[in-house]
Amino acid sequence: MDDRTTIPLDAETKVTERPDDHKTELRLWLRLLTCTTLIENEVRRRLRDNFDITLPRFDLLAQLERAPNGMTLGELSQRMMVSNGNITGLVDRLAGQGLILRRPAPNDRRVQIVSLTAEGRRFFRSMARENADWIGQIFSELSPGDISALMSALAKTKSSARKALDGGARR
Amino acid sequence: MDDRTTIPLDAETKVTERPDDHKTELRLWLRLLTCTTLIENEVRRRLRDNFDITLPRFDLLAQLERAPNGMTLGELSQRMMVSNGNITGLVDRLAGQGLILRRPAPNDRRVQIVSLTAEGRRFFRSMARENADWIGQIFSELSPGDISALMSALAKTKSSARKALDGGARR
DNA sequence: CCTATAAAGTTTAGGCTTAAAGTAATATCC
DNA sequence: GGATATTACTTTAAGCCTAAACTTTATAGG
Repeated sequence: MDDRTTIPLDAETKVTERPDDHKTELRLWLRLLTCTTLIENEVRRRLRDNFDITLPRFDLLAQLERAPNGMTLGELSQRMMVSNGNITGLVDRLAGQGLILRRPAPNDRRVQIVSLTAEGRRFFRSMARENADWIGQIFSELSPGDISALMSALAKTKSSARKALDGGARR
Repeated sequence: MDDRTTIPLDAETKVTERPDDHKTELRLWLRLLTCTTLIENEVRRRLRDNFDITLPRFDLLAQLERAPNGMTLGELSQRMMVSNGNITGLVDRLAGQGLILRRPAPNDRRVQIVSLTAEGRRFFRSMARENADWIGQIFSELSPGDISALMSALAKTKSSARKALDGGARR
């Protein structure tokens, strides 16, 4: 399964590790990514098969469901961690489906406010219920202790990552 | 921050929770996804700014670096958890850049084998070194104990998810 | 006021990604 | 050996996503 022993080694490709090769962190990152992708692909597939909708659209509806007064495109962009231009297209398509409504803000003519239509809310709720069941299945072998351990470890990771982002990059 | 109390409730939208609403699992999934996306976006940005390359291309090169004899497109597709058609395009572009080589398999004329060129290997290694440093930074506030806890929790999650996938869906 | 700057969205060009349909080669079964 | 099925990969159409350039509107400073 591991090809390491078959790699021919010469003087240049040294086996001796660098003092800080961050090997465990790399393995952790890989595992985190694999795990997330695995689940994400499955959620995507079920949304498509059962509701004929994409994950980004579902996510956008989920954001709106928690904002009774609607949200601006900019807020959506921030919360969903995607670009402004991306939101423009998503909102276009969802509005075309009649699931959301887009209206200008009263005070600022640059701003657009989007909110769920009655149909959008109904549709989202039926999806959300099934989605919760799928997620429950996927995590079903984790004990409550496992879950809370994972929660706090991820919280720590998030804060560590944010600190590295703010400090390390020129922003 | 939580708008729950402002939503008007009638007899139909009950507040009393369903016996199995999987609320904690949902929160866990959300946190997992947020955390991964945060890191992934940062890695993407740094790869672009520093090496003018995309994450999918970097990932493909990483797969090839571990396979001294090259890999078939099908193997790449499986390992990277993306579709076949996706790999076709990625390989086209990377071959166009001169970073990988694509040759027909000797025994089976359906099969294409791709492998790193010397330039591809050199380029990948220089990127990989910096990438490891970034990942190290990002996880730098986690203790060794945190890391191993996260590793094992993710392993458990992965196995739980796989079981739910194989069983729950018709596959 | 009026100019400069910033902010909210949109557009554009290009890459990533998928599902589904298609092509060519191989394997299987009688 | 010839029909059938499977496998490996490619193509196509459509959606997702980004960075960068752009338009329109609002805000600040003089």
